[in-house]
Amino acid sequence: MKNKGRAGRGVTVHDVAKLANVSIATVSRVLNKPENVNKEMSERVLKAAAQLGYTTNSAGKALRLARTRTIGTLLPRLDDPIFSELAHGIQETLFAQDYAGFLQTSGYDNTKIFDAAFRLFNRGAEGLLVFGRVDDERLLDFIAKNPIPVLQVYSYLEGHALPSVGIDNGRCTQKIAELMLRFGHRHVALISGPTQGNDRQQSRLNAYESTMREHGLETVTQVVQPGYTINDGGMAFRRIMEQNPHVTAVMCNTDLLACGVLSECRKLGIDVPGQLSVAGFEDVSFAPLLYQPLTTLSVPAGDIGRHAARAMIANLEHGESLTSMQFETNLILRDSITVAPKTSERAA
Amino acid sequence: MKNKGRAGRGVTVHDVAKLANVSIATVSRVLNKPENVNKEMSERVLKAAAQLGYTTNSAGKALRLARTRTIGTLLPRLDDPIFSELAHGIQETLFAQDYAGFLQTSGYDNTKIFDAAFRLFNRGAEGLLVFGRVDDERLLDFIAKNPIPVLQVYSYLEGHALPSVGIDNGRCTQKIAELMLRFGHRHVALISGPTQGNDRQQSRLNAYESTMREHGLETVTQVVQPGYTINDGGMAFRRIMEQNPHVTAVMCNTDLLACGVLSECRKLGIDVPGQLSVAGFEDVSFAPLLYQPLTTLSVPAGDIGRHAARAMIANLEHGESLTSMQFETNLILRDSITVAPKTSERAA
DNA sequence: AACGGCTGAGAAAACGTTTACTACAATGCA
DNA sequence: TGCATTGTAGTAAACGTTTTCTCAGCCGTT
Repeated sequence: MKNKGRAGRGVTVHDVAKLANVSIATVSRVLNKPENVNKEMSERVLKAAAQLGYTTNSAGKALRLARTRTIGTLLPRLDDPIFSELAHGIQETLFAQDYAGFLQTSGYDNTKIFDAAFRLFNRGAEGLLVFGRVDDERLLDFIAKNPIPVLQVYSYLEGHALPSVGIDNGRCTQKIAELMLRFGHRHVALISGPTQGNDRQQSRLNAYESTMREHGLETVTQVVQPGYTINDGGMAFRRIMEQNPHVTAVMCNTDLLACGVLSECRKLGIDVPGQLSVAGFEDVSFAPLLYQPLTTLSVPAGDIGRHAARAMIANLEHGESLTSMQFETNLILRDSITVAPKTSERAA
Repeated sequence: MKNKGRAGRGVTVHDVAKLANVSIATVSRVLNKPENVNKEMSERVLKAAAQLGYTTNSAGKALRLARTRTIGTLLPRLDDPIFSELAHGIQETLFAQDYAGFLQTSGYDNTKIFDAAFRLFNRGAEGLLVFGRVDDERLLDFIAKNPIPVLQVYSYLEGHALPSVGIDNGRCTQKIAELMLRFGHRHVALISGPTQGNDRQQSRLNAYESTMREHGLETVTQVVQPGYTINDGGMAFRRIMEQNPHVTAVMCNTDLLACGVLSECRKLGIDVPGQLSVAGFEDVSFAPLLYQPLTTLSVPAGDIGRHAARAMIANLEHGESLTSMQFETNLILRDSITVAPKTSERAA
């Protein structure tokens, strides 16, 4: 009847105490507040603990202390540079501060995010870092009812009930769009990933459309379905070429989509940037190495992750409130864009 | 004196029981074994729980059950496609099986790996997935003394005390080397990442050297320091060109290093594959999109991760022992390699 | 009507910690 | 010598669960 769970594993403070001939209180003190205990006794306890291979039981400790030193992170995926760079920044910081980090991927399926968050909470996460905007009603409700700090990361979201740390997606896209316009392009298309439950894609799409409208220009938009893959980008581009052959510039909402466009251009013999200018979003590591080095926008994902983790820990340990913060991005000008070709001016 | 830790948060089974006018045992039963409890009472309890916003306390539960349903993963980094693909496979599987996953990055610094593993263990991880070969003495010792299942992932390691699931790095490199030889290359160089504490790089390096020796050919090896970056690859290649200009083929131990080589070739005006054949290792997503589509070796990292997670869960739940398993890899032939140029034969 | 079995709920113990409180010995001081 | 003070270790309670054991009540059978 003893040792219900994982039998065997079970050397506790009691065992150590017995071997060292002290009380369990002393064992605990030796381990946590050594300054309050006699040196000779301390050594005896330490020796006994080592001999028995004692390791403190996490559940007992967590129960007593009501602390777990654990933070959960929610991401759509992990196998995409932008997520993993952010995650890396988070983990790095947590590790340095003696925290452990849950990482949960829930895909882009919004029905899963609540389950994912709930699970982390249920496993003892003391705070949650959520990628992008929290839209799910159940989750918002849950957060409101439970005193668990939540920070949105990657997107900077003004006016949201929850604090956020990251970039202003709309402003970024506007920067790219204005660059295209400054280069004289008048027929600029956009390829976006699915906007469903993805605030990044939504904001970028909206910013593109409003910028174009502001300048009295037509919009040519392709929203890929269902994925965010290189292939999707290529297919979307092909549709654009079929339906709007006068387009002279293509903006892509991710570098991966831009890869697809470049790859397709190569196949079709379209000269980049001579006939077509292409821009991405993210500045993944290989952007400069593509067939045509890609003009894009660099996002300090690692910095965002580090900052978010630090802020969360400060909140947990010193009650500092979580505040929103906007991160700057940089346009990275490479060879994939240039001035609009003359033919386009004629067409316009 | 009550509510020591995070004040406020603290609706327990007792509160629910009081409101529903039942005992705490009944509350627990309703939540865990609803079939053993009267329907009307069940409803009453559920309503009370919902009204109070009850969520079960993870520490209490873990303490009582001696289970956490949590698995830890140890990786060098996260911001590299090969790691994140693997991690994604693991997380995906854990999520589906109602497990939570710790993810801890410890860099390539071997002194950190013990701390990282120990921390996860101390936070309640029931099993550990460790990337690559476990070399650290302290960690091996710890594993031997504690009944915690550990599985090495990514590398398949024959003869190691711990089970492993992954690829045979040596055999993979041999495949690539033999391909180069079949194409007639006689002066084949290798660019490797740091081998210190990295069994993948070590095995690949060894396999390269032994294959060359077997065929009576010279070896030209560059081990980059300190990193694994694109830049490192380029610099290593430049050194090779300075010291061994007669080399006609370069094998790289990672795709990223190969990127550096390609990029350098472009700068130097070296024709790939006309003057130089280049191969990578990993088949990252953008390998086909580079300036010259890269010949490489595809590693089913996601599959490995999924398999490892499943195996670990099977061990935890049904005591199935962890067994090693080798995964197959595929040579991916793209345009970056071709037959050795004639000039080389003269030189040889 | 008496009895046995069954259903369902409560009481209480246990999981492994940490720590407030208590107790005791040793020391310093008058 | 007597008393206050300090240092150090032990006792016991509490953290929130789950589950065994017990028992009350009910139904059906003889």
